Amino acid sequence: MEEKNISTVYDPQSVEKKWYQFWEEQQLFHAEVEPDKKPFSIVIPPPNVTGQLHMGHALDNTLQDIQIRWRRMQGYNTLWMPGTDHAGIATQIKVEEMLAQDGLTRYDLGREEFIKKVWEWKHQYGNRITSQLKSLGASCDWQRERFTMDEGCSKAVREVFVSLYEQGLIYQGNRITNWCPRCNTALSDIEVEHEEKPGNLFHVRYQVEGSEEYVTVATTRPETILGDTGVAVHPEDVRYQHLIGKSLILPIVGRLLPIVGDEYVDPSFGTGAVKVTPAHDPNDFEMGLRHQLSEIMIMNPDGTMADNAGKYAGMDRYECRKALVADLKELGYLVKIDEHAHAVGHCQRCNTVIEPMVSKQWFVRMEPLAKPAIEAVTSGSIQFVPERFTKIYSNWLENIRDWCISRQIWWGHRIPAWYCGCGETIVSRQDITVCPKCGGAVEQDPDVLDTWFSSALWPFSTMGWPENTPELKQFYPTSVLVTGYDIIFFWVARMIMMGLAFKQDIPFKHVFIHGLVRDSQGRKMSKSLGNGIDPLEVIEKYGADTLRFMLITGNTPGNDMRFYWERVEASRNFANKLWNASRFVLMNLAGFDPGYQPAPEQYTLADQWILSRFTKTVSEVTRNLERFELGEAGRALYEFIWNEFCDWYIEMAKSRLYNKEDVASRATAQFVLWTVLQDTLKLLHPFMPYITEEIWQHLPHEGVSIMVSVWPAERKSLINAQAEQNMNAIMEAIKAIRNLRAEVNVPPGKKSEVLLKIATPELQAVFSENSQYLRSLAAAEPIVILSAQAEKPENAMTAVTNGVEIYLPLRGLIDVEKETARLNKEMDSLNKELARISGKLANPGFVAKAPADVIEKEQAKQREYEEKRVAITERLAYLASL
RNA sequence: GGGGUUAUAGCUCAGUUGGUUAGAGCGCUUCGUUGACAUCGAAGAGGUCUGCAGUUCGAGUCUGCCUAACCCCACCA
Repeated sequence: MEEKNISTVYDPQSVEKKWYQFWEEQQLFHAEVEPDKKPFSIVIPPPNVTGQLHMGHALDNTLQDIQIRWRRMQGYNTLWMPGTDHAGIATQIKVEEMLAQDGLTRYDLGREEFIKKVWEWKHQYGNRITSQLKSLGASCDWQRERFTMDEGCSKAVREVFVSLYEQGLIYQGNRITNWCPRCNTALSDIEVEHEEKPGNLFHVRYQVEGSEEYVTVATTRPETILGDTGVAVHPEDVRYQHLIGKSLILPIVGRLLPIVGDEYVDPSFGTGAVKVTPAHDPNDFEMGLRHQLSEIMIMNPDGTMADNAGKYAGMDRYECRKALVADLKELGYLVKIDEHAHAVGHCQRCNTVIEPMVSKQWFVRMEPLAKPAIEAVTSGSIQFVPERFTKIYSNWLENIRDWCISRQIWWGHRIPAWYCGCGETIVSRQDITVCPKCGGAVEQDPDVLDTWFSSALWPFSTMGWPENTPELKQFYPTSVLVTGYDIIFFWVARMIMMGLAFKQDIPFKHVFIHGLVRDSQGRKMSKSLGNGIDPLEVIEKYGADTLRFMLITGNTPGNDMRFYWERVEASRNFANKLWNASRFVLMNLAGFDPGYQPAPEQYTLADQWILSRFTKTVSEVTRNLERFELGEAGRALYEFIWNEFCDWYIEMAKSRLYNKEDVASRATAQFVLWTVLQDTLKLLHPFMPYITEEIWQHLPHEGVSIMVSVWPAERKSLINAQAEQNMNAIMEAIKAIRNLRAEVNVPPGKKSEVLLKIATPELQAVFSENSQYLRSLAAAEPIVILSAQAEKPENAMTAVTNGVEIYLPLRGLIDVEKETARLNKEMDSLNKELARISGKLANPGFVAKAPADVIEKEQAKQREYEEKRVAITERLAYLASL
């Protein structure tokens, strides 16, 4: 910072790039394994390679960077492992969209060519998100950057898959799964989003074979009638009991459907009779198994009707629904159509309505993995912050179902299973070409793994597992995982399961959960609403520091927050305030010797006060960082910097700085300004890395960067309760004088006489020694200090603070009416307070049970207020006598 | 059907081992270009902390219930 011609407005544009580059060049982000040092490590939640930085990333990574920078300054060997996720379906969709512009599909290219295209795409655009993270200020160890499909991660994936298979925890089976007709792939249960939508309940009657009797069933998806292979009723339902064992004739199709009794059926819902379509409904699938009903697939993977659908074959599923209902109606089978709201599953990626379908897929048996994962959290080895997420997590794991991990897409980790014509299936760590059993040619399973399979291994795959690397030794388990509550199931739970299964240890000690950043109306930011705010736009206009500070203040762990430009501006103003305070210090550091150490007696009251306040701020910031209350830590810094350092200390230091005669006093003021500013910058650095570096670099100091300076220690010896109390008395008096002056419209520049009637000699001394502050900050001139016994001045405005009566004499007559009203108002609130306190002190229970210091505090307050009341009462009497 | 979160000043939010005259930012009112800052300074107005009950000497803070909003989970056709 140049001392001259420096802008009064902080310009982030001109400094941010410079310092990020500097940090990278100095390799300050890089962590080497140093077994003797205490580790602190975080693995980044890998953003999708296709991704663009959004507010959620900005928040998530700010929270991580704050902890990383703080721990680094505390001397930990600090690793922030960065990387990106290959994001199977999302990326594939992106590249397919690109192909579609040329009128091509992935099938036109073929698998190999397509994958090549995706890699090309990755190389071209995959760095976008990481460069955006850099502009946020993220101090990741970029030399270690990983990708879920790089060689090492792929090796880990292969090892885990084969190992789980060998343990019998991965199996292949024909099961009913969620199928997305648009993505043309199976999905896991949690990739399906349920949305309650108004729909219809169609009642259709089926004739009993060889009888005129009918049974009416209800369905929300009439097209599945074509796949019915049975009808179920409750075994004890007297309405239908006699029919169990008989058959119904399926309308239009004519197929005979056995009537079975099954406890699953709720007799009180609908008609009490349920059509069973084992191939297209998960419950029906189970019932089908119990009663050996056949599975008839009537739909194709793309959502059109299959050949089994007879005359409806080839129709789209909804077209078929319409046509079939029309036919049923015409033929007299349709009984009625009710309105019926029900939850419809949608594909998380493309929002297409999911079809439950039977297909051959790979699954992970979850129960054996889930048990230890629950234990790790309930035992406290892993702690969620906030704690309430523990319950959400455990509930999910307790009811977990097997995880469908195969996807019928091309971009991802290909399943390491090979099939031979001889019927052999080989799951192998190495790629194979021939069958070990018959020597015949084998073909690899065409499917790839769910993206979250590789993400689950991220904490150890990025550190070189399955090798036993020094990185794993030092940095695993990681210290904390920072993420949003929306991916606890997708990612957090699975990492814990895999960590315990393959590293025999938890992947992280804390899970720090944050909420969503919403728009100013509380809506989710989304592309379709167009209400998203681009963090890069904020960074461009206001700087990364401002964005970071805005994101972490005014929001508490685990809760959502709203984005307001007004709040961005408030943060910007704070940065600017700091900038100008620093400019002031630098402008007044001329001639200062950083080696200067003031003798203790040279410290003024203001010096002692600010050093004491600063020390408490160190404790507060550190304590809150430890508790993951980053917002509270930020707030403490904001208040210290603005309300104490700027509003008071700098103002009080001015007279000493401008007086070049008193060399020692000036040097002491410089020393205190310098040391407090420098250490405050350190405390603020994790939150606002750029501006603090920029300012720090202009201050005299040792070391290359504030980034690797030492976190301020809590120097308890600097805490000075007496100085704080005395300083408070001075500040109270200043505020009271300003108030009186404002009350009677004394022009700001005009000096006015002030008389202070002070109760004790000690306090009298404090005020006479520090009267210059009243002069400079309250324009009090002259100041007359009166003893407790002195006569009260006449014709003056009155205020009473703790132990001090303040009189502002007026040249003309005071406005008796106005002044009386003002003092009466003051008296009212005083009386109310006193009533409350004396009520409390008169309460035997309070005196008997409250802790001594609380009682003392109340008593002191009572004395203080009583004194005030006496002074004001006297004043009111005087006013009345006029 | 289960589970959770939130309810504090006009707006957005802090307030974490129960004891302050309940705070901040923005907005509002009145002043203010004195050598850091108008992205600023000074003074001020504004709250029965959703409601009810309980525990306690003492509740914004703990417990229960009510109301309202939001969210997650769940295979009722």
